[in-house]
Amino acid sequence: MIGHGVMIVDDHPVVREGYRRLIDLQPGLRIVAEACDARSAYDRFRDMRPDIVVMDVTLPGASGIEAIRHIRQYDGTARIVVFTMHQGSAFALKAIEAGAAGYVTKSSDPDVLIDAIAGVLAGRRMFSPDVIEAIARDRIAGTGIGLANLTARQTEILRLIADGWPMEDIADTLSVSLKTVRNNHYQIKGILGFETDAQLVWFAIESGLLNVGLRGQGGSP
Amino acid sequence: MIGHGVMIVDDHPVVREGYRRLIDLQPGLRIVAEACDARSAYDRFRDMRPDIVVMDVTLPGASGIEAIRHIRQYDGTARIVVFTMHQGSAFALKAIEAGAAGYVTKSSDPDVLIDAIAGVLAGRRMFSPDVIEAIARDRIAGTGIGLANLTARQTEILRLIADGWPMEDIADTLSVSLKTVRNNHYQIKGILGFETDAQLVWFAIESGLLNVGLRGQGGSP
DNA sequence: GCGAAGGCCGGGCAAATTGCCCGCGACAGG
DNA sequence: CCTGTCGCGGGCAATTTGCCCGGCCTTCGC
Repeated sequence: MIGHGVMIVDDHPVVREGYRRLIDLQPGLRIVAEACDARSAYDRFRDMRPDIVVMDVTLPGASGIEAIRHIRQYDGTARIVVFTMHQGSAFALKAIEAGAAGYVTKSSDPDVLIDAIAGVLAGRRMFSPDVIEAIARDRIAGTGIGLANLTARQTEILRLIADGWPMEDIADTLSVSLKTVRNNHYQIKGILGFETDAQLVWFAIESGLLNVGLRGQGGSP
Repeated sequence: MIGHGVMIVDDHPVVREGYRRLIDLQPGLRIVAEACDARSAYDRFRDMRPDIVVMDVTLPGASGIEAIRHIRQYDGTARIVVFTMHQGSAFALKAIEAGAAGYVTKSSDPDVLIDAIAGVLAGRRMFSPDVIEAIARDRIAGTGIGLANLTARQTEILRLIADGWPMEDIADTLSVSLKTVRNNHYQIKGILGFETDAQLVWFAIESGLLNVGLRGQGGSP
């Protein structure tokens, strides 16, 4: 076997060197393309047609989730392994839903990534143990914690709250009474089982409602 | 010259491979130690006495800033280069204040890191251009928003709040009155110029106080 | 040695927000 | 037609916040 072509996508050069070290030296694998953001990931995928893509999902600009969706839309058979530092289940579920065939956290042992690549190339779906556990735990603990339990309106309001907007501004932009927003705020916390606003922010981040690094309005850019 | 011993500290194995690829193959440098958290970083430093330490500052458990301080306390001549993904100025200032001699972001070109290492070994202080720019920009724009404006206590409390802990629990774990925590909370918002807790969370994330994907306690009890 | 400055801790109190429960109209499905 | 759910918002007590205050320390400079 000549070997499978791997494309790596990560915005940190040094991390790409890490992939290279692990993957390129692996018999049967060779790196044929690199990309540092969602846009170029898609472009390079079309150019190089790698057998498998290993990518981080937190990229500058469009989210990696978008990139997955985009690539899968172009080629429904594309095999993509997500390799990221996020170990929340929500992120993994988003990635899977977008079409990722594997999901490995960066805190995993390097072998886990290699295994996942091999498994996915063999047609299986591969997830690192910590992700499996996170998903299972959430599902068990779950009275069903998740975005799915919120109505559209609640989701919208959650996003605005988590983005840092004061209640009054939210009421304003949605053209509803302040009271309504407050009631929603209260109910959202109840449904999700949270106590503080900070928890809401984390939930919004982990569920992909908001992404780190690119927000509506921020303090320091 | 036989070459300088380098210690690398990062919690992601693959990233450590990236360092290795870059540093170990560099003539005049060789990696003599590795660590994956603040505690072992300190221990290994004492054991191996590397000429220079290259470390990420977002580590599980104690912050990397603590590790820097700790190492510098043990050996005031220790040369430490911070190599991290956080490009906010506030975090860089904290690291510098703690005794780091260099600060390079992971989005920099790999050469920048090598240059920084060489420069620091030569006794200079080295900061990557984007950090310099961020610091300068914040200083100019500066009402002075930044971690640097918070006292240790305030920073600590900010971290707990942003992590999602209810005030009462914070007061409890810090063994201070609830009133004190509330006052701090209020003052922090004033100093940073924020209105909502959600903004505090984002600030904490952007300044590297907290990182996405690995938090103190989860949402689901 | 001493005063100034600033961090940390908390009291107090009015004003604002929240927790919680209520009802209303609209709209979907049985 | 009746029931369930959603979006909307009133009301009110209880809690939390905004804001100002003073008391201890430690550090620093004179």
